[in-house]
Amino acid sequence: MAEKALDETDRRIIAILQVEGRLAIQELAARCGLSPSPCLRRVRALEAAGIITGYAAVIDQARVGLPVSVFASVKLERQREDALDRFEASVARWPEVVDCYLMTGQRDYLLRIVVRDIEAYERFLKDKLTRLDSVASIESSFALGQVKRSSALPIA
Amino acid sequence: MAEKALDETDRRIIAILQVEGRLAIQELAARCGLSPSPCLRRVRALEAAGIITGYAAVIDQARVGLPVSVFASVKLERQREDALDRFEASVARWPEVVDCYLMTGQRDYLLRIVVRDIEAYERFLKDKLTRLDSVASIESSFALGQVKRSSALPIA
DNA sequence: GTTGAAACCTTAACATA
DNA sequence: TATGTTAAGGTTTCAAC
Repeated sequence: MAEKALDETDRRIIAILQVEGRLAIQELAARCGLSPSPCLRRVRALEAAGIITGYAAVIDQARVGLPVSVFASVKLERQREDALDRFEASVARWPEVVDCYLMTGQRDYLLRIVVRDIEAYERFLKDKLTRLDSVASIESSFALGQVKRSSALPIA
Repeated sequence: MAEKALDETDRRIIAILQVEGRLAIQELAARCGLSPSPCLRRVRALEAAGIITGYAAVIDQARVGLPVSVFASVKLERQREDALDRFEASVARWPEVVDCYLMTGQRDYLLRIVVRDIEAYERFLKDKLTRLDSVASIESSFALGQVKRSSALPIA
């Protein structure tokens, strides 16, 4: 989790690539006032440092038949000491779970689950989430729509 | 929000590009059992159809000095009819708000706000969110860490 | 879906500050 | 430590089939 010193140019590169991840290095270089070589070297360095962890096509959930996001707030039982690791391993394995955050307040996780419809969510609950015996409680909230999903962190 | 008919190859392309968004078309084509031309045409068609909405470098929040995610559950006042639009417009403008979902149960939004530290969050609350007079209540939950943030929807 | 050719991009070596 | 220039090799793109 170390934080590396980033200069203006690095931040510029990140800001641009967060929004235009497939931009050619030449064009990226031009927009940063660099020639392509140092620009490419910086991008590779950012990748190597684990700051840029990858590149992703951004997909419209609804248009691929997955309009429903469900937020599940999950509380784990206090008794089981290895429960957190096992819970996290399961979550990592389940493709429906798109985001998972460990929250303050002891054993709480917030998940975002992406599914085709409510029925698919019920199946996910029944076949997967409630099967973990470390789970003490689950509270589900349904999203009607995505108002904003930014690929850009507020770097600047 | 129309859903277009996607064949196996389209889904394959999406699945790959969600994880390797900068993959060369040649390589993508090879993995889909296509030659580059039709593969590129399909990618362009997915972009034109609004299924692929863009490409993004995936950034490690913590390593760029933004370790804190806050989930804010916001309830709007019932009286103001134009409140939703104005709220959504504000949210779109604020870079700290990275995700925003409209939730079931009348006037509820769930926001994810990304900041440097708790102080920055307090500043966001004080200077921005609580300034909107349509906001009836805000409940904040803090994330200690990201267990999973997948760039891949469960397409398959 | 295929081929092929032109245009364009990436990248490493080496020079420079 | 950082960038700039060059040139070879690879990739993208599009028209014609």
